[in-house]
Amino acid sequence: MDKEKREMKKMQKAKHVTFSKRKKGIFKKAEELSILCDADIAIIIFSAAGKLFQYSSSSMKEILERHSLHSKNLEGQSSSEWQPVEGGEHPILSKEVAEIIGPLRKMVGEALQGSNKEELEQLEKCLEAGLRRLEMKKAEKIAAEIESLEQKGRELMQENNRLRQKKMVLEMCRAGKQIPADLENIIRNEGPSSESVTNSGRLPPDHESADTTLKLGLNYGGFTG
Amino acid sequence: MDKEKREMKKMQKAKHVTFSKRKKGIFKKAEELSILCDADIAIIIFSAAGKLFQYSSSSMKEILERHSLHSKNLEGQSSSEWQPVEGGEHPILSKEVAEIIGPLRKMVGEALQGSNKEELEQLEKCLEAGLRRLEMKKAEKIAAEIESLEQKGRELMQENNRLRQKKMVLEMCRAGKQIPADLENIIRNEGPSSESVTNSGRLPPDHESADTTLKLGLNYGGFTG
DNA sequence: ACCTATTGATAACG
DNA sequence: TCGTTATCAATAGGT
Repeated sequence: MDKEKREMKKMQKAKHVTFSKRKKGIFKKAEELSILCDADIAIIIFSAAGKLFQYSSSSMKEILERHSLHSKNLEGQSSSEWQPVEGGEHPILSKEVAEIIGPLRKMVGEALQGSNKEELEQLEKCLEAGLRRLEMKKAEKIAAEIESLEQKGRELMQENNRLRQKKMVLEMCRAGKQIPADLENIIRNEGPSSESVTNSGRLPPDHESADTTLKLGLNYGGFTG
Repeated sequence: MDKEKREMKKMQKAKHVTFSKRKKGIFKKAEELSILCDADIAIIIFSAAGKLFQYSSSSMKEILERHSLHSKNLEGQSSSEWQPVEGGEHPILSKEVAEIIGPLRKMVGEALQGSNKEELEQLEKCLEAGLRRLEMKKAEKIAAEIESLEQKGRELMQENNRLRQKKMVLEMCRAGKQIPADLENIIRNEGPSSESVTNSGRLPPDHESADTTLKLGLNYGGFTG
């Protein structure tokens, strides 16, 4: 019946109006609170269609940075560990694809009721946004993995170079030569090269490791877009 | 006057109470909106004292990630203004995402003519397949890159272990001890340490390197499917 | 977009 | 922080 279709449209329009009104209301309340109580507020709203609305009493960017500062305290960093970032993520496809396909089914179902141009275009936009989110998530994970691998590579290279130096010195020793006093520290120094070891001109600066580090610093931009 | 002091305290308390109540009110409104209109909402509030309060209808982290995606292309938000941010209409799509979105538009266009159930379901299936293909392609690339990095890591580690062993032997030499004949080859041997070195009780077994080498044999199957 | 009835938010106080 | 209440703003529904 046309009657039913009209009813559906009415309902959807009402829903949209409600969203709009209430969103406006919340933003207003936020503005009031920020002025009345001298607070800093940021609000991010994604509508059901995936559209972004936002309010911020000052700079959104600043507030988000401040927020990440506060929330970063709970994160632990296990550097120098060779473990992959996520222990076991077997179905790399399923989880995130499901996040898109699930809502997709729902939306297709809804679109079947009153399939008009607006709804289909909405669907399209939503999918686009979903894909982008998926891309983003993946890119982040992979960037983390690769960063971890690169870091480890750098550390290994440094270690390697230290060992090479020690080896050289020790081989000199074995050959019966005198070890210059200012090279002794190279042998004794076991810790990671956190602080700059003063190579007073006699040993060449670690060009090799620098070069290798550069080689390891590959450009992975191709994966992010 | 005591009168004034008491007034001040009263005012401050009232202000604090107001902040608390209104914050609660906004969070409530946000929850209502998220449920009523199926929206995704995040609110971040810093009180005048700098304390952080936050609400999110789902995962704060996810919402912020999603937001950063949208706002990546839009800069210069005027503060104290709320305006709909046009969700990424024409930002850079990765090549592969474009490969999906393009046909999607076409299909949506077609579906607009005779929008029936079958066509929409077809659309859905096509998208699902497209997503999986995209995942596959990406996974392949990434697996190759990571394999390359891993290989590099393994090589570095092997080199590292050889250097460690040499270092140990050379340090013994430097300490004036006799070098057992069966360890001489370690110093001369420049190739990979293929065979197990018998540490006849005198040298501690290189547990560290062995362990690290094992850690290098990571399982990245997650990226290949 | 505007109007109105009604509900819900909140300021003031304890 | 919580409970109560008078007041007034937010909003649903209709035009």
